[in-house]
Amino acid sequence: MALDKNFEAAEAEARIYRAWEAGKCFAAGANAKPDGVPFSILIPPPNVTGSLHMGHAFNNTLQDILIRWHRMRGDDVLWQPGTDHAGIATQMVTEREMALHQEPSRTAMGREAFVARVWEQKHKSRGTIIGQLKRLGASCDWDREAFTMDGGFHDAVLKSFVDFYDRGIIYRGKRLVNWDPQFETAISDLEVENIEVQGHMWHFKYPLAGGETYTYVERDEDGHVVREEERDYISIATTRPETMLGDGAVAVHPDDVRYAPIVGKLCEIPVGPKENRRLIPIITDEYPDPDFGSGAVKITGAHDFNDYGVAQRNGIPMYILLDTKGAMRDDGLSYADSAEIARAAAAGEITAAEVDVDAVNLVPDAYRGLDRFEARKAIVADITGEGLAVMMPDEEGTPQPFVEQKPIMQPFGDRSKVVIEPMLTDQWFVDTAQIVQPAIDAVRTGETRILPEQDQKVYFHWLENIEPWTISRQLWWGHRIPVWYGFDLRLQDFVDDEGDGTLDPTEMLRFLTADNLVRGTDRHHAAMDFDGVTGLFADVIAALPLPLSHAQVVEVEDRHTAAHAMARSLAQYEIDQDPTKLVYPVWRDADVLDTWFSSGLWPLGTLGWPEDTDELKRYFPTSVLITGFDIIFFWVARMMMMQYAMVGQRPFDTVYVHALVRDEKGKKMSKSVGNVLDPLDLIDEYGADAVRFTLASMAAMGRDLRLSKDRIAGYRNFGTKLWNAARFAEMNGATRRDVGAASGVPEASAPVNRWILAETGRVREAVDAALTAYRFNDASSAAYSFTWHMVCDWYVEFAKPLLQGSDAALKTETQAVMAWVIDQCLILLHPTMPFITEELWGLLGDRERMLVHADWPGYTATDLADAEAEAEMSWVIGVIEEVRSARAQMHVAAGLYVPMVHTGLDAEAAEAWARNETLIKRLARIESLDQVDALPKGAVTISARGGTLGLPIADIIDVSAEKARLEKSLAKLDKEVNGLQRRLDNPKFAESAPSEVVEETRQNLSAREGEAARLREALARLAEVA
RNA sequence: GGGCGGUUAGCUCAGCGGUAGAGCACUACGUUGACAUCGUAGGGGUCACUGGUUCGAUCCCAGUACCGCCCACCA
Repeated sequence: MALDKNFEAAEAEARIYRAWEAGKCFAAGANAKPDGVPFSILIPPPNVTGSLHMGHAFNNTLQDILIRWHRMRGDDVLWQPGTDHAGIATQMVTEREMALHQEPSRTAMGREAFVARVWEQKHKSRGTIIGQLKRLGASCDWDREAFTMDGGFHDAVLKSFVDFYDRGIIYRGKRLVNWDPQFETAISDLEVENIEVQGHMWHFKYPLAGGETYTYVERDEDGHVVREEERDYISIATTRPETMLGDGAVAVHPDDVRYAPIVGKLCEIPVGPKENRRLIPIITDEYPDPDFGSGAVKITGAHDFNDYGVAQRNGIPMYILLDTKGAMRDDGLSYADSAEIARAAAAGEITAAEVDVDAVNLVPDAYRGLDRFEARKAIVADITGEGLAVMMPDEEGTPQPFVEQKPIMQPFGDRSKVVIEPMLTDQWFVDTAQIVQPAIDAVRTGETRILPEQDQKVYFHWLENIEPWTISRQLWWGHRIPVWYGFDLRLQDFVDDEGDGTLDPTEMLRFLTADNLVRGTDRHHAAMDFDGVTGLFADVIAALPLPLSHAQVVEVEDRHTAAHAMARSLAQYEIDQDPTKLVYPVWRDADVLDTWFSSGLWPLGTLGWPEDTDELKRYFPTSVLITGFDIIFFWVARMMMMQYAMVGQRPFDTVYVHALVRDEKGKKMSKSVGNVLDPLDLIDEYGADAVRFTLASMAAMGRDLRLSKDRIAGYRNFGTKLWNAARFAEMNGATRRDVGAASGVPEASAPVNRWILAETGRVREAVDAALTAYRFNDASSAAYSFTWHMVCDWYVEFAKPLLQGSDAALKTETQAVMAWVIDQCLILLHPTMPFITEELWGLLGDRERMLVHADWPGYTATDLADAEAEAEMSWVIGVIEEVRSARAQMHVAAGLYVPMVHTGLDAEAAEAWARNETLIKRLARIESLDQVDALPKGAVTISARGGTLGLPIADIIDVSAEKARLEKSLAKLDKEVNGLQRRLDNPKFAESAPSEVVEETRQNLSAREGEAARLREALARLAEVA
């Protein structure tokens, strides 16, 4: 059997992966020794409809390296795979797909049908990313593949939600939240990207009520009056004129003397129907900065986060102006009626809380329905037209409306890329402050370790300043909030006040509780189960007076439908007095949970919680989480908080945070820029091993990596190199594995063989040390340079004469050692390059087990150390390198064998020569070695420990070239000697430096001086020739 | 406005209190019975700048410059 010349990655990878799967090689606990300790990693679940990008490739390569390494070490390994339902992203993808195929729109098909359609989409695309992970070589336990919407996972989500609610950690309320007008849903702070854009700041006059005036005085720092005038207005700066209609007040700083005369007075919002403009109070608050703008701030509580705070503090009413799409509202009450309510609120006739913000609509007819940006233009034009813009003289002195061009930070949705609106809506929140502390403490005490350590700071900073987490989303795809509502009929008359079928009773909330959960017939789907819902309200019904206590619970779409159903049912009862026909309509909360709420439960949920499964007992807490820095807040911090909150345990021992994969110019890869490298394309072109090895070799902690194809090609070449070394071994019968001690390490007597064993021991330890410290780049580079520069460059070359020589015993020994060394390369490289190593493992012998389950070696560098052989081989290598270097510079024909002479070698050098003569002769192209009294004139000098060697080839070389060569070396040496000498001459050095450093420096100096002396002798000899 | 990171060979990056390293690129030579996806030899760096600590600084400290990232409610 002879190996092909190259490894055919495309063909072999698929075949090998199938063999691993067929052998159940990745199953949890596979290859675990009886005493194997658990080692578990949870995959960061990719979006189920996603496809593999470079970040995934990087992330999963690192995980697979650790997993394969631990599996070979005999640990009880679990790599838990799965995908995320990715609420917004998946809903978006599906809708796009539906539009593409001219299917009915989401709203046209209705919620139930749409959710079914998304499931269909999920089933269609799920295989994509899983297949791609397999192509990368990921050795997950695929039989355990999880999905964040699976029944079991859903349980974990429900249990957590209800638990949190019962503990007062989850609450519902009308709050100002970030609203995405594109997806028409609330989003959390983290999903907002603040981007600097060129904005405008307009300055408008808010006239004082009743034409009142005051003296406006402005002073400079020294108190000198720089401006003094009578004004009948207060000047306001705003970047958002369209929100003026919702102003509830104008605020100034309490210390701002400019406005002191008018505090408490009313001013008029300069927009809307002239005959019916709203008056708002001028109030004081600490928020306005007197040095910014005019120092006066309009307060629009419903559309600005700062203003929201001011409004709350001061009881200022808030008015919602925009609809869910970000257009000016066109619903609710008329402007006139709304303005009347607002007037009452401003006058203190009603409190801010009494204003029905959903009904009051302060958008004048002229602007109703306009998009927010259109409305802005129209309002600016109208105010300016009316002469209420603050004017500033331009360069020529002509007054112009004062509009500042200035960069402003504007919030954008991270997925929709549209401008986010602060909106006052009913949402569900997690009061994260209540559960954050254990997550902070865990990292502080080291119970969970975050690597690299600098990322801990980022983690702490965010957690220590954590804000409530908005967890409800107005989407259809996701875990629907397990809450049902019904009317509290105990508190209200069932009168249809409006006569239009709408009731206005207080709603009563009912939650799926832990009790309800077990009450359902099918525990896994209790939340969806109508019987479960009936159960939820059983006590409500029972408590109602006859005949209502006979009512049947029916679940309806929403509150509005429920009101109609209730009214109809009651009307019917008036007619037929039949209590069995009475219904009690209930409706479910329409919102779903933030995707990160469920992925926050990924550790527990994938392991079977809330059931007390074996997996949970064995693999939780998990060993390490490998994830990108970009989701520390989104995911890592929340997992920490949620696992602690639910089970009081850390989810991970270690969190390894990796950086971003960028393009070769250092730019972030993005589809719009078009600089995306698709890992699948790269795998096609170079093979998965090369891609993996590249990523691992660049995975220095804490720094972004720039990926270039050149680098990948280089590591593809490395694979070829390894392949050919193995091919050489196979061609030379170096496949024997029958010579060796019980440890499996072969016995060796030849120095070259003893030496390579020692080197192997060293690299084994280096690789383990690097992986233990998550230094993937160090691990790969250690294995790389050992394989290429130690084994291929030297050992294989040394072995050639031995394998082809006549010493049968030496040949056998070398075959065995080489077979073993190549095996060690395969083993050490397998975690990073699983395919090619597995292929070679199979081709190089009949094995009991595949490489994926081979034993990771346990020998240490000390076990295999051999000072004698190592010193000897370093002499041999030194001589060969010297000869090669001299030959190359003297332009001696590469293939030409030349004689060598020496003037006497010390015992050590003589023995080294004697034992390795054939090796040196072959590698240095030396014909013979003879002792001479003195090196011949013009000989090329070879400096070596323990003697002077020379190549008497004056006739074939250029003497002046040799002179130049020697002088150059000498100059370099002299520089070193000087440096060392200077250091030793400094008395403080000897005093302060550790003795071993001083000693080392002394030895170094004498060695260098010896070399220099030899070179000077050689130069002298050359001078004789010339 | 806060915080963090970076600045080392032409390029991409390791390293780190005690002779500056790798890969790629470059130059010269080479079809040596594993490998031209290769081999051998070689060129190339005042380790951003300025101070400080130290016997000794690319490495530690402070500051400066430039680059990048994260967080942040100045209308």
